[in-house]
Amino acid sequence: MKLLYHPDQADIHLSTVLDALSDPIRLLIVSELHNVGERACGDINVPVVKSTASHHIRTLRESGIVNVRVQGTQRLVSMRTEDLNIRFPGLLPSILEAFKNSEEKRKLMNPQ
Amino acid sequence: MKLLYHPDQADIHLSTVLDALSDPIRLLIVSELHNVGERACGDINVPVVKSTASHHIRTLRESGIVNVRVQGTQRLVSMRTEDLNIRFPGLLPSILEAFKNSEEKRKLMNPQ
DNA sequence: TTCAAATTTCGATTATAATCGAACAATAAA
DNA sequence: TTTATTGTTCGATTATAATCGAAATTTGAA
Repeated sequence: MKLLYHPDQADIHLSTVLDALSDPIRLLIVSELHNVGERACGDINVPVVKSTASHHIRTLRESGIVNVRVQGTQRLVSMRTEDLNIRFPGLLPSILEAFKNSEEKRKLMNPQ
Repeated sequence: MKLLYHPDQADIHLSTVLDALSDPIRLLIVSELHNVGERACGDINVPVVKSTASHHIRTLRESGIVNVRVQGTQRLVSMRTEDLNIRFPGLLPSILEAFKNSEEKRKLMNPQ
């Protein structure tokens, strides 16, 4: 059983979080997790191969944005909403709202 | 007279803004501009050489975060607060507030 | 027209990151 | 114990970015 690194709430840093959320694919993952709650890695709908998705989920986990727990062969991913709201009040809601109507989202959902 | 590119309000994109603000030096610049209003490039207090500062200011300008106007030999830089608040309500205030007590700020102001 | 001040651009270096496919690892089920 | 499922790691490629010092540019002043 592998143990997965998650930073403590106090070790979640602003620039790291902003960097993690500056990637459209990761914004899409965060948006989906926010809407549906917990999801297995493979059930998150993203337009990249699984190894790339794995990399993005790791980035989100190591920056403190998501929690990952192991259940059988699956990894269940969920937002660390509470920790983020305590650490950076208002940040996540404003980003989620902005992403809803963003060109980033449109482009990812309407592949040419 | 050189003309400086500034994106229209509608062309300011979320991921670009988050990426621009994920750099601690640029967070410091934005924080200072927010506090003091307009500033000449050279009067912005940052722990990097002028060519690097120039690069960061350009990144902020091209992402739509700051406005730069020419006055004599100086370039006066200021926040596009209004445009950002319309485009991404609540985003900038939450980032500025988070930066105030951040480790990023502490490290930049307390050089070892 | 020459000089000084403010800032940008250029070239080089170093580092980091997104992406993919293939191989690997862990677990559950047959 | 073999097999299928789920996800990670590895290696390679390609791209982007932060940084600096030196040279160039722009403008105002002497």
